[in-house]
Amino acid sequence: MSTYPVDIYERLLQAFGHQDWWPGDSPFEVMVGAVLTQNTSWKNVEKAIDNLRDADCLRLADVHQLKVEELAELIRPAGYYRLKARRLKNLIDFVADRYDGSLEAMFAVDVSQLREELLGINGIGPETADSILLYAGDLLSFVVDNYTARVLKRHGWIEPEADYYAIQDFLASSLPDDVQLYNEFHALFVRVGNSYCRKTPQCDQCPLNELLPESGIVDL
DNA sequence: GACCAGGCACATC
DNA sequence: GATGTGCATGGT
Repeated sequence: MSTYPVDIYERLLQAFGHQDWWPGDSPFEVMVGAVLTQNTSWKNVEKAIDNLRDADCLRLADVHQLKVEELAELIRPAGYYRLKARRLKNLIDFVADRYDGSLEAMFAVDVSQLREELLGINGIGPETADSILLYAGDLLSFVVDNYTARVLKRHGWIEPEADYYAIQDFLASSLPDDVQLYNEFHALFVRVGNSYCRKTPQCDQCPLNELLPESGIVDL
């Protein structure tokens, strides 16, 4: 296979330009968004974050004060709102207890250690942990989401059975250790996923066409 | 009205 | 270890 991740990256960047991710004004807001967007469109997450902003609850200490039921009502537009209220609480309690509420202190910890700690929180899985590390903490951790998997599998660049870590390894092992590149690349996967590589693919206009092997598109 | 969206935990076999 | 299911709102 002659197509390497860096080729995909360059093609997407050329086609779509810089995505300027993550949409969020502070590391805390980014972290909240990472939980709220689990299996949920960003539009709905924005409504929930707007509610939090209107309620002056976009700082860790403020949300820490809220009862889980109050938090749930504020984030209701994001869906799974009772579940996500608990998950957010779990995350915030962790930062409060272990790092005295300081995200700065938390993100100063070794990446792989912090990643394990985050994964120990109920409600924080691989993608949410990596999103927090990369987009809130500026730490080197590649975010793999459904779009990433779909794009790579559909083009036959990875095997259909590849799990989260297989995909992460495939990308990270051939890319430079560059936080900004990781940031941009994941955003570009989401961009091409939203525009072309949907569940029912619309390949005719897709900028990744030119990178296709002769075999073409794999049915998923 | 069906289908989908920037997952994760838990039950069951 | 693999597979199935609950969680929920809002846009197309």
